[in-house]
Amino acid sequence: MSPTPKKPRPSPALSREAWVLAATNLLAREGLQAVAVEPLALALGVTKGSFYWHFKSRNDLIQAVLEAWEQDQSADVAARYGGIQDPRRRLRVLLFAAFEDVENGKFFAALTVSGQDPRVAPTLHRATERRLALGREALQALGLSEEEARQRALLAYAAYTGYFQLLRTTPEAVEAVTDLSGYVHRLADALVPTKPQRGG
Amino acid sequence: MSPTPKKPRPSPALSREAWVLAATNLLAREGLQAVAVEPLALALGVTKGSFYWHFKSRNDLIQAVLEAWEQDQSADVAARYGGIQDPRRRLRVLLFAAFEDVENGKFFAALTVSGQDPRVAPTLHRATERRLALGREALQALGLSEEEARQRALLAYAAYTGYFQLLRTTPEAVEAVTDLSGYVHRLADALVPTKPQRGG
DNA sequence: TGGCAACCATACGCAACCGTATTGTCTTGG
DNA sequence: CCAAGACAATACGGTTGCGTATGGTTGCCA
Repeated sequence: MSPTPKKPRPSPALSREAWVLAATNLLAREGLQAVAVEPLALALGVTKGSFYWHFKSRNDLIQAVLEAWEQDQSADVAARYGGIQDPRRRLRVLLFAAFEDVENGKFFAALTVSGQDPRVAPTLHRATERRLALGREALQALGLSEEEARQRALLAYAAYTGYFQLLRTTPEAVEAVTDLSGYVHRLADALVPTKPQRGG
Repeated sequence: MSPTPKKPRPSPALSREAWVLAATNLLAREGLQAVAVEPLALALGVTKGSFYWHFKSRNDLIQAVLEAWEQDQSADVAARYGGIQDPRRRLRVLLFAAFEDVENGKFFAALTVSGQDPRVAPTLHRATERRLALGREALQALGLSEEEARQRALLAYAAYTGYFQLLRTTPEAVEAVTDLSGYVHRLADALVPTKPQRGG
C-alpha cells in the first residue's frame, strides 16, 4: 500500500502545523508585522531553509494562520450557540463566552490592528459581519426593530473589541476594574430590552 | 538686534510644522509604520535631505506628532468640560463630543493600533488614564461607588475605542447603523444611574 | 558683492527581510 | 547498503527604509 506520507521524526522536525501555531501565538502577542520568516525561524531554532520547504511564501503562512483561526471560530460558534433557543439566554451566553475567552480576544485584537492589511481584511470582515449578525438576530428575536437591534449589536461589539484593544495596550486601566463580570453584566443589561429588572 | 529666526520663503520651503502635519494625517490614515521618512518626503515632493534638516531622526518626527496631539487634547478637554458643573450634563457632552470628532477618533484609533510601540505607549497611556478618570469622576459625582464608576467608565471608553476601531477596519458595519446618535444615546443611558427615564 | 543661514539634493553605507538556489543530513524501505 | 524523500543549512541577490556626509541653491543683509 502507499507509504504513509506522514512520518514525524523522532523528536525535532517541524511540521507545517507547528509553524502555523507558532505564528498564531506570535501574531496574538506582537501583531502581524512580527510574524516574519527569519525571526520566526530563529525562534523555532531553524533557518529559512526549513520554512520555505513548508510554505510557498510568508503570505502563505499568514493565510494558513487566518484560515485556521476562522475555522476554529465557526466551529466554536456553531457548537456553543447553535442549540440555544431562548434569544435572551443566547445573548448572555454569547457575551460572557466572548469576554471569557481571553486568548481569542487577544488574537482578535491583534487582527483588528492589522485590519487594513489586504490579507487580513477579508477574514476580519467576515468575522465582524458574522458576529454582528448573531447579535442583531438575537435582539430582533427579542422583539426589537432592525435599527434598534443593529444599534445595540454594534454597541456590544464595540465594547468587546474596545475591551480587548484596551487590554492589549493599557492592561493597567482594565485591571483597575476589580469585578470584571460586573462590566459584562452592565453591558448585557444595556442591551436587552427593558423588562422588570431584578435588583441592585 | 538678533535677526528674526523665522523667515518663511516666498512659496515653497517646508516648515517643521508642515512635516508634522503631513505625518499626522498619514498616521491617522495608514498607521504609524506608514510615517516613514522617504515615502513622506516623496509625498511632499522633496527628498530625505530636507527631512533631516528639520528633524534629528524619524523618532524625532514621531515624538513631535504625538506631543502636538497630546497638547491639542489637553487644551480641548480643558476648554470644553472644565466649566460644566453638572456631572450628568458633563458626561453627556463628553460622550457626544467624543463621538462627533471623527478626525480625532480616527487618529486615536490609529494610535491605539500601535499602542505597543514604546514610542506611543506613554502618550496613549496618559490619554487613556485621563479619559477614564474624567468619566469615573463624573460618575462618582453622580453618587456611584468607585468600583461602579470604574466599570461604567471602562464600558464607555471601550465602546468609544471599539467604535472607531470598527470604523477604521469595517466601516460598512458601522454605516449599517443609520441613526448613530441613537447609539450614543443608548450608551449614555447605560451609564448614568437609573433615574426616571424621559421616554421611548 | 561677499557671506551666512535656511533649505534641499545626491550619494553612500547599513540593517532587516524576502525569496531562490543549492547542497547537505537523517530516516526509512527495499 | 543504498536510494529517495523529508527536512534543514548556507549562500546569494533584491528591496526598502534609516541615517550620514557633503555639496548645491537661494535670499537677505552688511
